[in-house]
Amino acid sequence: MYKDTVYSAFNLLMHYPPPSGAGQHPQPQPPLNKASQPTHGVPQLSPLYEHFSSPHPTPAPADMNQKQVHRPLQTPDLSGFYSLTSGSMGQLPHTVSWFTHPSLMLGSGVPGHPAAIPHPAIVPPSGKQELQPYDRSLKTQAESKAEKEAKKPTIKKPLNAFMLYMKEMRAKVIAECTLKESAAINQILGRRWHALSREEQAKYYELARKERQLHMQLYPGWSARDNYGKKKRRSREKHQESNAGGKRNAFGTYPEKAAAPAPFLPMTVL
DNA sequence: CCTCCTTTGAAGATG
DNA sequence: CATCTTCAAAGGAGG
Repeated sequence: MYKDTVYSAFNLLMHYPPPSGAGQHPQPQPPLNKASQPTHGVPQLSPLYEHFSSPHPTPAPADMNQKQVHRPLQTPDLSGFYSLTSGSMGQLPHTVSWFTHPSLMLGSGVPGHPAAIPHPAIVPPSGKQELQPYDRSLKTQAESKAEKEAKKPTIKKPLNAFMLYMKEMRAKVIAECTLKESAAINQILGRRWHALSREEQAKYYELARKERQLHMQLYPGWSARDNYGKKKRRSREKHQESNAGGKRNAFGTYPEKAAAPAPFLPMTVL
């Protein structure tokens, strides 16, 4: 019943003329202080993504219009870390939304801070945050070497505006649809991001700007170069036209085949 | 276990 | 200087 409704709505969308780029969406260029436009400003959309480009962009979430609410960004998995009093960050600009950004939470990266709670942004090179480097009692030479590296935990990049937005909205989107795959969720989030008004996006750009500032204060010597190339590098010809590889996309479909079954998505999600 | 997928934006690398 | 690449998050999927 409900499913049928949604599916017919989906079919309706399928036959809608594509919005052809921005359409009547708010301008894709939000940036307040953006120095330069991203070179990949017009991402290639997967067919499904295209189909979901509804002419009725998702209305901005209600709670974002009430700006006086200013609820902290929701990071469910990290909520425990955020129960700090602002006093513990006294020397830092407390206007900064440090609670949104793992690397802004106290931990081993904060010089002289007594708290020992390791925060998610500072992870041992293994990538496992739960790992306690000092569990073992005996140290071989190789181990001391590894320990050395463990003592030099990876400091992650500060989150940009969109990442902050994703962190806040992901749970909401997951709750509204049956999907859990991040790749699919991220497509929706990207769609929603573009549907946001300038003011709504500005909130996140400002947040990101402050977090970068705070990140600089916390880790003065840090550079994005530190993590550059640390992850597995992806194949060279990715972002451009890559689809030639015949790889599945987030919906488990194959982009160039285009006849993939539609995922079940409530329209409210998009 | 590791990498990909997918998104945007920031920043490093490259030509 | 313009362009390209990588990495931030996230979790299912596939090798």
